Amino acid sequence: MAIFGLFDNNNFYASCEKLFAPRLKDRPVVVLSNNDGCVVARSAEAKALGIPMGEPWFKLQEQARQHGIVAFSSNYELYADLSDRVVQVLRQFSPNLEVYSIDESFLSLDGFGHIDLEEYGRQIRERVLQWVGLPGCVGIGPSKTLAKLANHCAKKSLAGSDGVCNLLALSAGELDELFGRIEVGEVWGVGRKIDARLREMGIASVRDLRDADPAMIRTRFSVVLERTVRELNGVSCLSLEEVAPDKQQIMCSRSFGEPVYELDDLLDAVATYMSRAAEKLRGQQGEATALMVFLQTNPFKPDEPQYHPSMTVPLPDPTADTRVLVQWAQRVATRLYRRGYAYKKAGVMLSCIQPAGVSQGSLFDSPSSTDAKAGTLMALMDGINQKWGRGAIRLAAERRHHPWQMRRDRMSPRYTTSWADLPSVLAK
DNA sequence: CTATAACTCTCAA
DNA sequence: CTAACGTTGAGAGTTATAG
Repeated sequence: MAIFGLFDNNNFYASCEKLFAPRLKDRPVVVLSNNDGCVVARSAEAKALGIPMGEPWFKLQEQARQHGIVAFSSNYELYADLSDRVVQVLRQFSPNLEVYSIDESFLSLDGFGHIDLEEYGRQIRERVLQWVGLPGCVGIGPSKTLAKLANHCAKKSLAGSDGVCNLLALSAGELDELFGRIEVGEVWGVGRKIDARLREMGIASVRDLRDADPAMIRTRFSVVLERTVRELNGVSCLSLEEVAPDKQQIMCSRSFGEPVYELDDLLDAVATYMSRAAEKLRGQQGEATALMVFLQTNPFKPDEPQYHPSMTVPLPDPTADTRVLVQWAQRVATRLYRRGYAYKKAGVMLSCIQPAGVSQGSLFDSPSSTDAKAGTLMALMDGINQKWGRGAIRLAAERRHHPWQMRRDRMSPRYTTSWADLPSVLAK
């Protein structure tokens, strides 16, 4: 039988910020989305105050003042670096590990059945806490879905668990009782919509869903939810994916710090986003054969004229050349642009991605060294940017100071990845 | 008509 | 001081279109 462990950090972003601001230890802390828009992470104290996930920060001003809530802009460099450290520690506990997200990893515990898994889970928590400084919980079960659920129990201290929950140790009766108390919406894969539909059918608890007829679930819902039902019954349908497959599409989009009216500024933003997307594309040795550009006005201002155009274009040849991709993206953006709208967001997407170098050469081009030179140039740019920081070398189409740049007024220093940020720390 | 492409919906972190 | 509401990706299912 398969055994999965799921390690999940508690309030990950908020915990990262607290780690470097000990004076905030018992204070409510939230971390905001890009552009300092919405709350995307809350410390335990912030949750206790009833701060909802996803709430726009500007709506919380009053409450924030009252309770002294401290808000941070998201500092992805810091979180990514701490995440890597957590994974390094986790690898000591299992050779087979899937990094599922920035704060979650599945561990294969196949063959660990003879040891005290709960004790093992406690060791994992303690070592991550001691070596990295971040709290987390461990869930253990015979399928990924059950490991997820166990992790939920661990976080909520259900079934007598305290940070670690091993469902394999529970009797059938105990599982019935436990699953009867958990809402069906807590199950991995059951979102808002499916939750509502299940409830209409009288399936309200995890236990109800576990005991539902898989064939019926498949007809009324989908093969995906059928798998979930089987997984809840301890039949592992989702395997550990140790190596992340290459992306099939690569996207880069941002909301603007302030509305943009001029084509020039839009082109500037589109160039910047496409450069990022192209870097990611080269990061997986890929080439794209199609690209999409979209623009958006602010949907939260229904009184203003709305315009959400997008266009996909096929590329004549597969490429990962920033210059080529930016040119196309700007051409498309120019086509989409209409004067008089207040644009709030733009984005680009690369698709039809294939491994570099496999493409059929064009019938009419004589084979040339142009492609090879472009590849060398791009590798050089990537190397320089890796060494000196993103944007150290870039196309002239990406200007330096952007009126549209996203707001990040509350960012903490990049304590672990940037020497340049340290003086501001020492100065305090 | 079928096969494929394009689009929509849902979910997750 | 103002005004202020995320990003990225996958997969399945449905609808539109081409041949």
